[in-house]
Amino acid sequence: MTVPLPRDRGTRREVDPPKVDLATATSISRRKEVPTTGRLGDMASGSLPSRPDAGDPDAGALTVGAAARAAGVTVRTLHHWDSVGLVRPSGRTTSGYRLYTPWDLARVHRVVLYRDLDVPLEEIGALLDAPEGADASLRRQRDLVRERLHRLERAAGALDRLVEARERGILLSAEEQVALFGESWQPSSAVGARERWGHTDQWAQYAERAASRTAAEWQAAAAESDAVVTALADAMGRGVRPGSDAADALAERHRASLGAYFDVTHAMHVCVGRMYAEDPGFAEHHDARRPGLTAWLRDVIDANARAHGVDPETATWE
Amino acid sequence: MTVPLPRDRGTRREVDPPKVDLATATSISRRKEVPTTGRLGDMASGSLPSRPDAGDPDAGALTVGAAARAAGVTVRTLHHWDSVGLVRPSGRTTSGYRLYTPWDLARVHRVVLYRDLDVPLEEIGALLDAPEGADASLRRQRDLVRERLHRLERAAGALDRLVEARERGILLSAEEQVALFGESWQPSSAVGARERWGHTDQWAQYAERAASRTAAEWQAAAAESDAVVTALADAMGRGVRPGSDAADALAERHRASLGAYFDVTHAMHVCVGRMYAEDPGFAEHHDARRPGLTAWLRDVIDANARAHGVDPETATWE
DNA sequence: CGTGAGCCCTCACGTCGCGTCAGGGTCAAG
DNA sequence: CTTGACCCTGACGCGACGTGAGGGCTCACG
Repeated sequence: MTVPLPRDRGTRREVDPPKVDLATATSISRRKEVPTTGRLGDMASGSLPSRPDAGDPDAGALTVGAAARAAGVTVRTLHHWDSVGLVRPSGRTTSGYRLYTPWDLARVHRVVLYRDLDVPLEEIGALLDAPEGADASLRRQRDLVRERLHRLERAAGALDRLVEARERGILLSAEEQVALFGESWQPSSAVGARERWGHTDQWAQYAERAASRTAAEWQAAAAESDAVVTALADAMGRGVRPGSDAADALAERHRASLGAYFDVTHAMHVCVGRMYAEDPGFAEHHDARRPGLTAWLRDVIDANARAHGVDPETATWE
Repeated sequence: MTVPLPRDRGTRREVDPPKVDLATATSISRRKEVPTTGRLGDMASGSLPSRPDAGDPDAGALTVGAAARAAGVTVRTLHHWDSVGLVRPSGRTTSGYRLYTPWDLARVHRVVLYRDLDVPLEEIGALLDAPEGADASLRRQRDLVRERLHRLERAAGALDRLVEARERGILLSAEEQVALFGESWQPSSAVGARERWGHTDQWAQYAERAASRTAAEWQAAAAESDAVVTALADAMGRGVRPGSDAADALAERHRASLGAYFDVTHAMHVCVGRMYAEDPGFAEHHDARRPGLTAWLRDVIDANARAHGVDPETATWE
């Protein structure tokens, strides 16, 4: 016989409600789909031992299956929540069946609510059992969800554009792009930029553009990048001064060439200039064309930014 | 020495890209927070064996740590993705260090995108590698994203409301409510309703209201529910006919009392009436007050709905 | 009254996407 | 030549269940 004692199921099989604190994160998890289709006699009233309905506290209680369907979760989930002490049905039949009262079910629903917001079970327990102090946790969760929402919105936008790009039929695989393209080129700057400032938006743009450009377009963009550097080196050699019209024009051309990878504001341009100047790798790349080019370029960019109303001293990426 | 062969690391340690299809779900998962703070010499150019920069195909490649920071994931994650074949760095140093090229990194970014949308890794692989049919899967993914966005939005809304409710400070735990309140009451109707029609929105409303009502309010609501049934039984006893003004008034009062748990339209009200009539549990509950009350109430509700322009024969929950 | 369908129970092991050591190599700087 | 910040490969752990296996309870039907 397997009938567990109706009293004293207190022998814990798994964890107790311990303390928790912080965490951070993202995402939307996949759970088993719960069929919502009705079942037969759910004992919603009168089938198990007790009288059909009355002052009996267990009247109207549901078995796991019924409760699970009612709450849109699986039976296994309720078992799990019972075993970890998150939602313990307040009754059992003589034969050991779990009985969920409306109150239990209300709790189940609250748990589902928070679980869908991806609060860890442990924290949900704390949340439901300790009315005070829950606010902070809730607010944290809300902020998390908000941030998450924004990221998703951008992702959705990116996807839309990707789909569109595909629908227009222009697309080569990354491999094809690579093949046509060699690899000592721009993305490493982008990588450096990301490393230093971590700009998700720009990276998303970059990834999109990388995915939706044809090889020819890539080559054109790369050629332009190269041409710009050549032109810059030339200008520097001709003694063009930062702040002059010629220099500003070149700065704008440089900015536009970066625009092939992501949209670059003047402030961002300034940051890029600084990064070039500070990173030995980039510096070497430019200075190979003409010693001192890196520093000169930085000054050209700064002056151009100023001409566009951006103070290079206070410029930030965002 | 641990140097793995640069060629033929093809000996799979884990899964291959198999076929997959659909799924459903919810939620927002928590992942380890990835510190975004800069590190020292990231070999963004020139540090490992190779020349600083040149026609070398591995120039500008990143080590795991650098790539991880660039993509906002952990090193372990990249290891994992490598081991399951999702993102394999296209190079290794002679000492076995993984080298991520910009192209690898672009792939990592795309993977992150999908992972954030909670696509299982397996599916992501299929998605990114699919030579054709990619359009279809892309579109599917986009739809998926849209759906999840909506869920998230609703989740965020629910959270806002919960936070607000808690901030207003009126709150008792479910247990306190039970203590003040007994358990043979309304939620079981709500349970029945959910069982039969599965109305998530209404349940969310119910959960929220349950979470944001004080004990006094609960008692008032319950008392009103009870009073309504009494009044109904009375009216039936006095021979009030469905469709009469008195009956309609009572129907509206009944509808309003349900409104304490969630908003009930006339169409929904009709459905509730039918459910009462069809479910032995509910029927018994009402008929205990006065035999035949259930059927009479159903008729009263139907008539009232008709009076409000809703055809009870075609009424559906939504 | 037996039988079978459809519930329910408790182990107990499997899965996914990593986190977290442990034990050991590598590399540039001091 | 050490130090410290990296890197490597196992290998085990975890959360939140999924998925049986092996068996008990109840009801409806024959």
